[in-house]
Amino acid sequence: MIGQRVTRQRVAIAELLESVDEFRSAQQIHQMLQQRGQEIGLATVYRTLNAMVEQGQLEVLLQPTGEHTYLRCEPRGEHHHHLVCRTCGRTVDVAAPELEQLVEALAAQHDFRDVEHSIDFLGTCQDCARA
Amino acid sequence: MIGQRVTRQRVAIAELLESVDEFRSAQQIHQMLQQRGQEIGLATVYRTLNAMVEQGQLEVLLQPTGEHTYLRCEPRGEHHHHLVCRTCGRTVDVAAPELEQLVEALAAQHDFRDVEHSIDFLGTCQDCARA
DNA sequence: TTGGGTGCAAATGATTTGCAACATC
DNA sequence: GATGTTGCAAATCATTTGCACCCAA
Repeated sequence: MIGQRVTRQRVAIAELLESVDEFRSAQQIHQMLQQRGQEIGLATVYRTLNAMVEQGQLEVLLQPTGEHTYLRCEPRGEHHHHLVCRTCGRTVDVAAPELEQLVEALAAQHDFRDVEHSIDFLGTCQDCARA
Repeated sequence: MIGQRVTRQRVAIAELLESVDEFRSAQQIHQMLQQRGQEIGLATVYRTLNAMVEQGQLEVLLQPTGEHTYLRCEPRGEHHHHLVCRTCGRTVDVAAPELEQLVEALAAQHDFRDVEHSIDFLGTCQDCARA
């Protein structure tokens, strides 16, 4: 659960996120909620999104502009990366054990510890390439 | 060259960046310049930094806060990644051909084209781990 | 001379926060 | 009824931009 209390706004945000498969910004999410007739303050959207990230329910992707975008974590919750389409925003999960091993090895080579990485790729998906 | 004209402020910024080995924000760079007695407007720092990035003289790293940080490109200019120390900011260049191949393969597997990636790792360097 | 460059202050945009009103448990 | 939540507006923060003035070429 998000916090302690189940409110109309948290339910609305959680439900909306269930149906979204692309990384979206807080502003976009707020806007989508309004279009669905859900009146929710922007501040509440930010607060809820942050809480969900802290509880591992959402992943964050930083856009080149510095804007934060969010996507629900896959239920399986395994460590993985994303292929994001620069045109339509479609996101594909990618699990690559070799990649993890490589990162480990590189870090060790340079005596770095507790290395984190959040690797995401930006490309053009098949559908958008055709268009 | 940065633009067309060589000004006191551009020289100061370029010289400062020569001596820096960690990713630094525009604000930090501005502050460092002031401490060196260089009076330069913040706006000019931003404008110059952006111009240098566009001309491939600097690399950009987005901090988790969404803040942009800059570091001069290695002269060799080859594609590579960074290991950044979360404590001291020290940055180590890492070239990993295997990593590039892996990325290519993953993208192809999912029919994504023109895939870009900017992979940076955050860890604790040997010196900071000891302290 | 002259157009690019600079500084400053105002404008932007995203995100956070203070606080009183409010709803859930 | 107590405490966590919300909404709104104000406050932050990083970054950009308008514009009059300035300087390198």
